[in-house]
Amino acid sequence: MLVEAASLSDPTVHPLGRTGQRRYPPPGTAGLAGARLSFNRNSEIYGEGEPAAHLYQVISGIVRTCRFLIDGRRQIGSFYLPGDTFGLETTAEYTFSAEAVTDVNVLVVKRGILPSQLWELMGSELRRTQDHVLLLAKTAPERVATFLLEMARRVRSRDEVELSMSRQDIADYLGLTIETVSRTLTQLENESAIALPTSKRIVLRDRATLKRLNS
Amino acid sequence: MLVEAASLSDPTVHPLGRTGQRRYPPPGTAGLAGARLSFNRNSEIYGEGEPAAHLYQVISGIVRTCRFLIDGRRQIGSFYLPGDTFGLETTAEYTFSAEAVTDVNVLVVKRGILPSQLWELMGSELRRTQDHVLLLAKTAPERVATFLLEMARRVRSRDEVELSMSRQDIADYLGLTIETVSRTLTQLENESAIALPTSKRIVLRDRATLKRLNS
DNA sequence: CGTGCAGTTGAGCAAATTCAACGCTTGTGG
DNA sequence: CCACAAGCGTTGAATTTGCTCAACTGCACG
Repeated sequence: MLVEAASLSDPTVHPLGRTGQRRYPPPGTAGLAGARLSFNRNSEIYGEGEPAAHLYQVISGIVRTCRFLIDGRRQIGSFYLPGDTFGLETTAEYTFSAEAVTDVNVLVVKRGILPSQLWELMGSELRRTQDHVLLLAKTAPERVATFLLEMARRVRSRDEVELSMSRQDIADYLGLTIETVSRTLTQLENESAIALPTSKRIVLRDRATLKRLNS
Repeated sequence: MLVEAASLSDPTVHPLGRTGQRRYPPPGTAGLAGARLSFNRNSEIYGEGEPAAHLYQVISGIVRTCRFLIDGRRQIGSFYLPGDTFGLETTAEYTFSAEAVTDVNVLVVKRGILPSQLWELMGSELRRTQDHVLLLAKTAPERVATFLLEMARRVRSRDEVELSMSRQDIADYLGLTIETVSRTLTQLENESAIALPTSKRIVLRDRATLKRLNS
Protein backbone atom coordinates (compact mmCIF):
# COMPACT_ATOMS: atom_id res chain seq x y z
CA MET A 1 0.00 0.00 0.00
CA LEU A 2 1.33 3.34 -1.03
CA VAL A 3 0.55 6.59 0.74
CA GLU A 4 0.73 9.61 -1.48
CA ALA A 5 -0.67 12.36 0.66
CA ALA A 6 -1.72 12.94 4.24
CA SER A 7 -1.12 10.51 7.07
CA LEU A 8 -3.73 7.97 8.06
CA SER A 9 -3.04 8.54 11.73
CA ASP A 10 -4.53 11.98 11.47
CA PRO A 11 -6.96 12.07 14.42
CA THR A 12 -9.49 14.35 12.77
CA VAL A 13 -11.36 11.48 11.22
CA HIS A 14 -15.08 11.83 10.89
CA PRO A 15 -16.71 9.38 13.32
CA LEU A 16 -18.81 7.51 10.81
CA GLY A 17 -19.65 4.70 13.13
CA ARG A 18 -21.62 6.91 15.43
CA THR A 19 -25.16 7.95 14.91
CA GLY A 20 -27.13 10.89 16.04
CA GLN A 21 -24.17 13.15 15.72
CA ARG A 22 -24.54 15.92 13.24
CA ARG A 23 -21.35 17.56 12.17
CA TYR A 24 -21.56 20.09 9.46
CA PRO A 25 -18.24 20.98 7.89
CA PRO A 26 -17.53 24.67 7.27
CA PRO A 27 -18.43 25.90 3.80
CA GLY A 28 -15.83 25.21 1.20
CA THR A 29 -14.77 21.85 2.55
CA ALA A 30 -17.67 19.95 1.09
CA GLY A 31 -16.90 17.19 -1.34
CA LEU A 32 -14.53 14.31 -1.08
CA ALA A 33 -11.02 15.12 -0.03
CA GLY A 34 -8.25 13.14 1.61
CA ALA A 35 -5.20 11.00 1.15
CA ARG A 36 -4.69 9.02 -1.99
CA LEU A 37 -3.67 5.40 -1.58
CA SER A 38 -2.64 2.59 -3.90
CA PHE A 39 -3.24 -1.10 -3.42
CA ASN A 40 -1.90 -3.99 -5.40
CA ARG A 41 -4.15 -6.56 -6.99
CA ASN A 42 -5.65 -8.92 -4.39
CA SER A 43 -4.36 -6.95 -1.43
CA GLU A 44 -6.66 -6.16 1.45
CA ILE A 45 -7.83 -2.59 1.90
CA TYR A 46 -9.48 -3.29 5.22
CA GLY A 47 -10.61 -6.39 7.03
CA GLU A 48 -13.92 -7.54 8.42
CA GLY A 49 -14.06 -6.58 12.08
CA GLU A 50 -11.58 -3.73 11.89
CA PRO A 51 -12.67 -0.34 13.23
CA ALA A 52 -14.63 1.37 10.48
CA ALA A 53 -12.55 4.50 10.47
CA HIS A 54 -12.62 5.55 6.85
CA LEU A 55 -14.62 5.96 3.72
CA TYR A 56 -12.99 5.32 0.37
CA GLN A 57 -13.68 6.51 -3.12
CA VAL A 58 -12.37 4.50 -6.04
CA ILE A 59 -10.20 6.56 -8.39
CA SER A 60 -9.10 3.73 -10.63
CA GLY A 61 -9.39 -0.03 -10.60
CA ILE A 62 -12.03 -2.27 -9.03
CA VAL A 63 -12.71 -3.15 -5.41
CA ARG A 64 -14.71 -6.02 -3.97
CA THR A 65 -16.22 -6.32 -0.52
CA CYS A 66 -16.72 -9.78 0.94
CA ARG A 67 -17.73 -11.87 3.91
CA PHE A 68 -16.94 -15.48 4.73
CA LEU A 69 -18.85 -18.36 6.25
CA ILE A 70 -16.91 -20.40 8.78
CA ASP A 71 -16.19 -23.18 6.30
CA GLY A 72 -14.54 -20.74 3.94
CA ARG A 73 -17.34 -20.06 1.49
CA ARG A 74 -17.09 -16.50 0.35
CA GLN A 75 -19.87 -14.10 -0.52
CA ILE A 76 -18.99 -10.96 -2.42
CA GLY A 77 -21.20 -8.08 -1.42
CA SER A 78 -20.43 -5.63 -4.18
CA PHE A 79 -17.96 -4.55 -6.80
CA TYR A 80 -16.97 -0.89 -6.73
CA LEU A 81 -15.95 0.87 -9.91
CA PRO A 82 -14.19 4.21 -10.34
CA GLY A 83 -16.30 6.95 -8.80
CA ASP A 84 -18.01 4.58 -6.35
CA THR A 85 -17.61 5.03 -2.62
CA PHE A 86 -17.22 2.11 -0.26
CA GLY A 87 -16.53 1.52 3.41
CA LEU A 88 -19.72 3.07 4.71
CA GLU A 89 -20.75 1.21 7.84
CA THR A 90 -23.50 1.58 10.35
CA THR A 91 -21.56 -0.12 13.10
CA ALA A 92 -18.21 0.63 14.67
CA GLU A 93 -16.54 -2.16 12.73
CA TYR A 94 -16.50 -3.15 9.09
CA THR A 95 -18.90 -6.01 8.46
CA PHE A 96 -17.23 -6.79 5.14
CA SER A 97 -13.60 -6.81 4.15
CA ALA A 98 -12.54 -4.84 1.09
CA GLU A 99 -9.96 -6.09 -1.40
CA ALA A 100 -8.41 -4.83 -4.59
CA VAL A 101 -9.64 -6.82 -7.59
CA THR A 102 -7.12 -5.03 -9.80
CA ASP A 103 -4.41 -2.56 -8.91
CA VAL A 104 -6.37 0.20 -7.29
CA ASN A 105 -6.12 3.87 -6.47
CA VAL A 106 -8.47 5.16 -3.81
CA LEU A 107 -9.13 8.39 -2.07
CA VAL A 108 -9.48 8.17 1.69
CA VAL A 109 -12.32 10.39 2.71
CA LYS A 110 -11.79 11.88 6.12
CA ARG A 111 -14.09 14.83 6.33
CA GLY A 112 -16.18 17.11 4.26
CA ILE A 113 -18.93 14.59 3.97
CA LEU A 114 -22.32 16.20 4.30
CA PRO A 115 -25.06 14.31 6.09
CA SER A 116 -27.04 14.44 2.88
CA GLN A 117 -24.18 12.77 1.02
CA LEU A 118 -23.92 10.08 3.70
CA TRP A 119 -27.65 9.55 3.43
CA GLU A 120 -27.41 9.24 -0.33
CA LEU A 121 -24.53 6.79 -0.03
CA MET A 122 -26.31 4.65 2.51
CA GLY A 123 -29.36 4.66 0.29
CA SER A 124 -27.46 3.40 -2.72
CA GLU A 125 -25.82 0.71 -0.58
CA LEU A 126 -29.21 -0.42 0.60
CA ARG A 127 -30.72 -0.46 -2.88
CA ARG A 128 -27.72 -2.34 -4.24
CA THR A 129 -28.02 -4.95 -1.50
CA GLN A 130 -31.77 -5.31 -2.02
CA ASP A 131 -31.20 -5.89 -5.71
CA HIS A 132 -28.57 -8.45 -4.79
CA VAL A 133 -31.12 -10.39 -2.76
CA LEU A 134 -33.47 -10.39 -5.73
CA LEU A 135 -30.64 -11.53 -7.99
CA LEU A 136 -29.99 -14.52 -5.74
CA ALA A 137 -33.60 -15.62 -6.24
CA LYS A 138 -32.93 -16.20 -9.92
CA THR A 139 -31.60 -19.10 -11.99
CA ALA A 140 -27.99 -19.27 -13.12
CA PRO A 141 -28.55 -17.86 -16.64
CA GLU A 142 -30.68 -15.09 -15.18
CA ARG A 143 -28.02 -14.19 -12.64
CA VAL A 144 -25.30 -14.04 -15.25
CA ALA A 145 -27.42 -11.98 -17.65
CA THR A 146 -28.37 -9.59 -14.86
CA PHE A 147 -24.74 -9.25 -13.89
CA LEU A 148 -23.63 -8.49 -17.44
CA LEU A 149 -26.33 -5.87 -17.93
CA GLU A 150 -25.53 -4.29 -14.59
CA MET A 151 -21.84 -4.08 -15.38
CA ALA A 152 -22.51 -2.66 -18.85
CA ARG A 153 -24.77 -0.04 -17.35
CA ARG A 154 -22.27 0.92 -14.69
CA VAL A 155 -19.37 1.38 -17.06
CA ARG A 156 -21.72 3.22 -19.44
CA SER A 157 -20.62 0.94 -22.21
CA ARG A 158 -22.67 0.60 -25.33
CA ASP A 159 -22.14 -3.07 -25.86
CA GLU A 160 -18.78 -4.19 -24.56
CA VAL A 161 -17.72 -4.93 -21.00
CA GLU A 162 -14.33 -5.58 -19.53
CA LEU A 163 -14.76 -8.06 -16.69
CA SER A 164 -11.65 -7.29 -14.69
CA MET A 165 -12.59 -9.66 -11.92
CA SER A 166 -11.87 -13.40 -12.03
CA ARG A 167 -14.49 -16.07 -12.63
CA GLN A 168 -14.18 -16.94 -8.95
CA ASP A 169 -15.09 -13.37 -8.02
CA ILE A 170 -18.08 -13.42 -10.33
CA ALA A 171 -19.15 -16.81 -9.00
CA ASP A 172 -18.91 -15.63 -5.39
CA TYR A 173 -20.93 -12.55 -6.24
CA LEU A 174 -23.63 -14.53 -8.04
CA GLY A 175 -23.73 -17.40 -5.57
CA LEU A 176 -22.62 -19.92 -8.21
CA THR A 177 -19.50 -21.97 -8.97
CA ILE A 178 -16.90 -20.93 -11.51
CA GLU A 179 -17.88 -23.87 -13.68
CA THR A 180 -21.49 -22.79 -13.81
CA VAL A 181 -20.49 -19.21 -14.64
CA SER A 182 -18.22 -20.45 -17.40
CA ARG A 183 -20.81 -22.83 -18.84
CA THR A 184 -23.49 -20.16 -18.73
CA LEU A 185 -21.31 -17.68 -20.58
CA THR A 186 -20.57 -20.32 -23.21
CA GLN A 187 -24.25 -21.06 -23.53
CA LEU A 188 -25.09 -17.37 -23.95
CA GLU A 189 -22.42 -17.20 -26.62
CA ASN A 190 -23.89 -20.20 -28.43
CA GLU A 191 -27.25 -18.45 -28.39
CA SER A 192 -25.54 -15.37 -29.85
CA ALA A 193 -26.62 -13.28 -26.89
CA ILE A 194 -23.01 -12.35 -26.23
CA ALA A 195 -19.58 -12.76 -27.78
CA LEU A 196 -16.38 -13.60 -25.92
CA PRO A 197 -13.41 -12.17 -27.85
CA THR A 198 -11.32 -12.97 -24.79
CA SER A 199 -12.38 -14.53 -21.52
CA LYS A 200 -12.43 -11.16 -19.80
CA ARG A 201 -14.01 -9.14 -22.56
CA ILE A 202 -17.68 -9.55 -23.30
CA VAL A 203 -19.68 -8.13 -26.15
CA LEU A 204 -23.40 -7.79 -25.61
CA ARG A 205 -24.82 -8.82 -28.96
CA ASP A 206 -28.47 -9.29 -28.09
CA ARG A 207 -29.61 -7.16 -25.21
CA ALA A 208 -33.22 -8.28 -25.74
CA THR A 209 -32.32 -11.85 -24.85
CA LEU A 210 -30.33 -10.70 -21.86
CA LYS A 211 -33.11 -8.40 -20.68
CA ARG A 212 -35.63 -11.18 -21.00
CA LEU A 213 -33.44 -13.27 -18.70
CA ASN A 214 -33.06 -10.28 -16.43
CA SER A 215 -36.78 -10.62 -15.59
CA MET B 1 -53.64 3.23 1.57
CA LEU B 2 -54.81 5.01 4.65
CA VAL B 3 -58.35 4.74 5.86
CA GLU B 4 -59.55 7.56 8.02
CA ALA B 5 -62.97 6.57 9.35
CA ALA B 6 -63.13 3.99 12.10
CA SER B 7 -65.77 1.37 11.55
CA LEU B 8 -65.13 -1.48 13.90
CA SER B 9 -68.68 -2.67 13.70
CA ASP B 10 -68.41 -3.18 9.97
CA PRO B 11 -68.02 -6.92 9.51
CA THR B 12 -67.07 -6.66 5.84
CA VAL B 13 -63.47 -7.02 5.00
CA HIS B 14 -61.94 -4.01 3.35
CA PRO B 15 -59.46 -5.21 0.74
CA LEU B 16 -56.85 -2.80 1.97
CA GLY B 17 -57.42 -3.14 5.67
CA ARG B 18 -59.54 -1.28 8.11
CA THR B 19 -58.95 1.22 10.82
CA GLY B 20 -58.82 0.47 14.47
CA GLN B 21 -59.25 2.36 17.68
CA ARG B 22 -56.76 4.91 18.86
CA ARG B 23 -54.82 3.67 21.80
CA TYR B 24 -51.71 4.58 23.67
CA PRO B 25 -48.66 3.16 21.94
CA PRO B 26 -46.86 0.25 23.59
CA PRO B 27 -43.53 0.77 25.36
CA GLY B 28 -40.55 1.43 23.17
CA THR B 29 -42.19 3.88 20.83
CA ALA B 30 -40.78 7.07 22.26
CA GLY B 31 -40.48 9.76 19.63
CA LEU B 32 -42.81 8.04 17.21
CA ALA B 33 -46.31 9.42 16.99
CA GLY B 34 -49.12 9.07 14.50
CA ALA B 35 -52.33 7.35 13.59
CA ARG B 36 -52.95 3.77 14.43
CA LEU B 37 -54.20 1.48 11.69
CA SER B 38 -55.33 -2.10 11.46
CA PHE B 39 -54.94 -4.46 8.54
CA ASN B 40 -56.42 -7.85 8.03
CA ARG B 41 -54.35 -10.89 7.34
CA ASN B 42 -52.93 -10.88 3.79
CA SER B 43 -54.08 -7.34 3.04
CA GLU B 44 -51.69 -4.92 1.43
CA ILE B 45 -50.33 -2.09 3.55
CA TYR B 46 -48.68 -0.39 0.61
CA GLY B 47 -47.66 -1.43 -2.87
CA GLU B 48 -44.41 -1.44 -4.74
CA GLY B 49 -44.19 1.75 -6.74
CA GLU B 50 -46.52 3.80 -4.58
CA PRO B 51 -45.25 7.13 -3.23
CA ALA B 52 -43.27 6.39 -0.09
CA ALA B 53 -45.21 8.76 2.09
CA HIS B 54 -45.14 7.04 5.43
CA LEU B 55 -43.16 5.06 7.92
CA TYR B 56 -44.85 2.36 9.95
CA GLN B 57 -44.15 0.78 13.26
CA VAL B 58 -45.58 -2.63 14.06
CA ILE B 59 -47.66 -2.65 17.23
CA SER B 60 -48.95 -6.18 16.94
CA GLY B 61 -48.85 -8.90 14.32
CA ILE B 62 -46.31 -9.57 11.59
CA VAL B 63 -45.61 -7.75 8.35
CA ARG B 64 -43.74 -8.94 5.28
CA THR B 65 -42.18 -6.84 2.53
CA CYS B 66 -41.82 -8.36 -0.90
CA ARG B 67 -40.87 -7.88 -4.51
CA PHE B 68 -41.81 -9.88 -7.57
CA LEU B 69 -40.01 -11.01 -10.68
CA ILE B 70 -41.99 -10.65 -13.89
CA ASP B 71 -42.87 -14.36 -14.01
CA GLY B 72 -44.45 -14.12 -10.58
CA ARG B 73 -41.68 -15.46 -8.40
CA ARG B 74 -41.79 -13.65 -5.10
CA GLN B 75 -38.90 -12.64 -2.88
CA ILE B 76 -39.68 -11.64 0.67
CA GLY B 77 -37.30 -8.97 1.89
CA SER B 78 -38.01 -9.05 5.58
CA PHE B 79 -40.46 -9.96 8.27
CA TYR B 80 -41.27 -7.21 10.75
CA LEU B 81 -42.25 -8.09 14.29
CA PRO B 82 -43.84 -5.88 16.94
CA GLY B 83 -41.58 -2.93 17.67
CA ASP B 84 -39.95 -3.04 14.21
CA THR B 85 -40.28 -0.15 11.83
CA PHE B 86 -40.77 -0.60 8.09
CA GLY B 87 -41.44 1.53 5.05
CA LEU B 88 -38.17 3.42 5.12
CA GLU B 89 -37.19 4.20 1.58
CA THR B 90 -34.41 6.12 -0.05
CA THR B 91 -36.37 6.85 -3.16
CA ALA B 92 -39.68 8.59 -3.73
CA GLU B 93 -41.49 5.29 -4.21
CA TYR B 94 -41.62 2.08 -2.26
CA THR B 95 -39.36 -0.54 -3.80
CA PHE B 96 -41.14 -3.32 -1.92
CA SER B 97 -44.75 -3.85 -1.12
CA ALA B 98 -45.77 -4.49 2.46
CA GLU B 99 -48.44 -6.98 3.48
CA ALA B 100 -49.98 -8.19 6.70
CA VAL B 101 -48.90 -11.75 7.48
CA THR B 102 -51.35 -11.87 10.37
CA ASP B 103 -53.91 -9.33 11.47
CA VAL B 104 -51.78 -6.32 12.16
CA ASN B 105 -51.86 -3.08 14.10
CA VAL B 106 -49.41 -0.43 12.99
CA LEU B 107 -48.58 3.09 13.93
CA VAL B 108 -48.21 5.47 11.01
CA VAL B 109 -45.25 7.70 11.62
CA LYS B 110 -45.49 10.98 9.83
CA ARG B 111 -43.20 13.28 11.72
CA GLY B 112 -41.24 13.50 14.88
CA ILE B 113 -38.53 11.29 13.48
CA LEU B 114 -35.10 12.54 14.34
CA PRO B 115 -32.36 12.26 11.73
CA SER B 116 -30.45 10.07 14.15
CA GLN B 117 -33.40 7.69 14.37
CA LEU B 118 -33.70 7.58 10.60
CA TRP B 119 -30.02 6.85 10.36
CA GLU B 120 -30.32 4.05 12.89
CA LEU B 121 -33.30 2.61 11.03
CA MET B 122 -31.57 2.71 7.69
CA GLY B 123 -28.55 1.05 9.26
CA SER B 124 -30.57 -1.83 10.61
CA GLU B 125 -32.28 -2.24 7.23
CA LEU B 126 -28.92 -2.41 5.54
CA ARG B 127 -27.50 -4.91 8.02
CA ARG B 128 -30.61 -7.06 7.76
CA THR B 129 -30.37 -7.08 3.98
CA GLN B 130 -26.65 -7.87 4.03
CA ASP B 131 -27.32 -10.80 6.32
CA HIS B 132 -30.05 -11.92 3.95
CA VAL B 133 -27.54 -12.03 1.09
CA LEU B 134 -25.26 -14.19 3.19
CA LEU B 135 -28.17 -16.44 4.10
CA LEU B 136 -28.94 -17.02 0.43
CA ALA B 137 -25.39 -18.31 -0.05
CA LYS B 138 -26.14 -21.24 2.22
CA THR B 139 -27.62 -24.72 1.76
CA ALA B 140 -31.27 -25.45 2.52
CA PRO B 141 -30.71 -26.88 6.04
CA GLU B 142 -28.44 -23.96 6.83
CA ARG B 143 -30.99 -21.44 5.67
CA VAL B 144 -33.74 -23.01 7.73
CA ALA B 145 -31.56 -23.27 10.84
CA THR B 146 -30.45 -19.66 10.44
CA PHE B 147 -34.04 -18.57 10.07
CA LEU B 148 -35.18 -20.42 13.18
CA LEU B 149 -32.36 -18.98 15.28
CA GLU B 150 -33.04 -15.49 13.95
CA MET B 151 -36.72 -15.71 14.74
CA ALA B 152 -36.04 -17.11 18.21
CA ARG B 153 -33.63 -14.27 18.88
CA ARG B 154 -36.03 -11.63 17.67
CA VAL B 155 -38.94 -12.79 19.77
CA ARG B 156 -36.55 -13.19 22.70
CA SER B 157 -37.78 -16.71 23.16
CA ARG B 158 -35.83 -19.18 25.19
CA ASP B 159 -36.54 -22.20 23.04
CA GLU B 160 -39.94 -21.95 21.41
CA VAL B 161 -40.96 -20.00 18.33
CA GLU B 162 -44.36 -19.28 16.88
CA LEU B 163 -44.01 -19.16 13.11
CA SER B 164 -47.04 -17.07 12.27
CA MET B 165 -46.16 -16.93 8.59
CA SER B 166 -47.05 -19.68 6.13
CA ARG B 167 -44.60 -22.15 4.67
CA GLN B 168 -44.88 -20.24 1.42
CA ASP B 169 -43.78 -17.06 3.16
CA ILE B 170 -40.84 -18.84 4.75
CA ALA B 171 -39.92 -20.43 1.43
CA ASP B 172 -40.03 -17.09 -0.38
CA TYR B 173 -37.88 -15.53 2.32
CA LEU B 174 -35.32 -18.33 2.22
CA GLY B 175 -35.31 -18.73 -1.55
CA LEU B 176 -36.59 -22.32 -1.34
CA THR B 177 -39.84 -24.17 -2.11
CA ILE B 178 -42.42 -25.05 0.50
CA GLU B 179 -41.63 -28.72 0.00
CA THR B 180 -37.96 -28.19 0.77
CA VAL B 181 -38.79 -26.13 3.85
CA SER B 182 -41.15 -28.82 5.06
CA ARG B 183 -38.72 -31.64 4.40
CA THR B 184 -35.91 -29.76 6.10
CA LEU B 185 -37.98 -29.13 9.19
CA THR B 186 -38.90 -32.82 9.31
CA GLN B 187 -35.27 -33.75 8.97
CA LEU B 188 -34.27 -31.40 11.77
CA GLU B 189 -36.96 -32.98 13.89
CA ASN B 190 -35.68 -36.46 13.11
CA GLU B 191 -32.24 -35.33 14.21
CA SER B 192 -33.84 -34.04 17.44
CA ALA B 193 -32.60 -30.54 16.69
CA ILE B 194 -36.15 -29.24 16.92
CA ALA B 195 -39.62 -30.43 17.84
CA LEU B 196 -42.82 -29.61 15.98
CA PRO B 197 -45.75 -29.76 18.42
CA THR B 198 -47.82 -28.11 15.71
CA SER B 199 -46.80 -27.06 12.24
CA LYS B 200 -46.54 -23.43 13.29
CA ARG B 201 -44.92 -23.96 16.67
CA ILE B 202 -41.29 -24.92 16.84
CA VAL B 203 -39.25 -25.95 19.84
CA LEU B 204 -35.51 -25.52 19.58
CA ARG B 205 -34.21 -28.64 21.27
CA ASP B 206 -30.57 -28.55 20.25
CA ARG B 207 -29.28 -25.08 19.60
CA ALA B 208 -25.75 -26.41 19.16
CA THR B 209 -26.79 -28.35 16.06
CA LEU B 210 -28.67 -25.35 14.72
CA LYS B 211 -25.77 -23.02 15.40
CA ARG B 212 -23.39 -25.36 13.66
CA LEU B 213 -25.63 -25.21 10.60
CA ASN B 214 -25.83 -21.45 11.03
CA SER B 215 -22.13 -21.28 10.12
C1' DC C 1 -69.94 -34.70 7.14
C1' DG C 2 -68.09 -32.90 3.31
C1' DT C 3 -65.09 -29.09 1.34
C1' DG C 4 -61.05 -26.56 1.02
C1' DC C 5 -56.71 -25.18 2.36
C1' DA C 6 -52.11 -25.80 4.42
C1' DG C 7 -48.73 -28.88 5.20
C1' DT C 8 -46.35 -33.27 4.45
C1' DT C 9 -44.48 -37.02 1.89
C1' DG C 10 -42.94 -39.66 -2.18
C1' DA C 11 -41.06 -40.39 -6.92
C1' DG C 12 -38.94 -38.64 -10.77
C1' DC C 13 -36.55 -34.86 -12.79
C1' DA C 14 -33.77 -30.80 -13.67
C1' DA C 15 -30.34 -27.66 -12.31
C1' DA C 16 -26.21 -26.82 -10.40
C1' DT C 17 -22.16 -28.80 -8.02
C1' DT C 18 -18.28 -31.82 -7.65
C1' DC C 19 -14.56 -34.10 -9.43
C1' DA C 20 -11.45 -34.64 -13.06
C1' DA C 21 -9.11 -33.64 -17.21
C1' DC C 22 -7.53 -30.61 -20.53
C1' DG C 23 -6.17 -26.16 -23.02
C1' DC C 24 -4.63 -21.53 -23.05
C1' DT C 25 -2.19 -17.82 -21.37
C1' DT C 26 1.47 -15.82 -18.61
C1' DG C 27 5.59 -15.40 -16.44
C1' DT C 28 10.16 -17.22 -15.35
C1' DG C 29 14.51 -19.25 -15.71
C1' DG C 30 17.71 -21.63 -18.58
C1' DC D 1 14.09 -17.50 -27.57
C1' DC D 2 12.36 -21.62 -25.90
C1' DA D 3 10.90 -24.82 -22.15
C1' DC D 4 8.24 -25.37 -18.54
C1' DA D 5 5.50 -24.56 -14.56
C1' DA D 6 1.56 -22.26 -12.57
C1' DG D 7 -2.77 -20.20 -12.73
C1' DC D 8 -7.05 -19.45 -14.90
C1' DG D 9 -10.67 -20.84 -17.65
C1' DT D 10 -13.23 -24.35 -20.11
C1' DT D 11 -15.28 -28.76 -20.82
C1' DG D 12 -17.04 -33.47 -19.69
C1' DA D 13 -19.06 -37.02 -16.61
C1' DA D 14 -20.98 -38.31 -12.40
C1' DT D 15 -23.31 -36.87 -8.43
C1' DT D 16 -26.02 -34.19 -5.40
C1' DT D 17 -29.28 -30.91 -4.20
C1' DG D 18 -33.36 -28.94 -4.53
C1' DC D 19 -37.48 -28.61 -7.61
C1' DT D 20 -41.73 -30.33 -9.90
C1' DC D 21 -45.61 -32.94 -9.93
C1' DA D 22 -48.72 -35.74 -7.58
C1' DA D 23 -50.93 -37.95 -3.86
C1' DC D 24 -52.21 -37.91 0.67
C1' DT D 25 -53.11 -36.19 5.62
C1' DG D 26 -54.85 -33.27 9.11
C1' DC D 27 -57.44 -29.61 10.42
C1' DA D 28 -60.63 -25.68 10.36
C1' DC D 29 -64.95 -24.15 8.85
C1' DG D 30 -69.25 -24.26 6.51
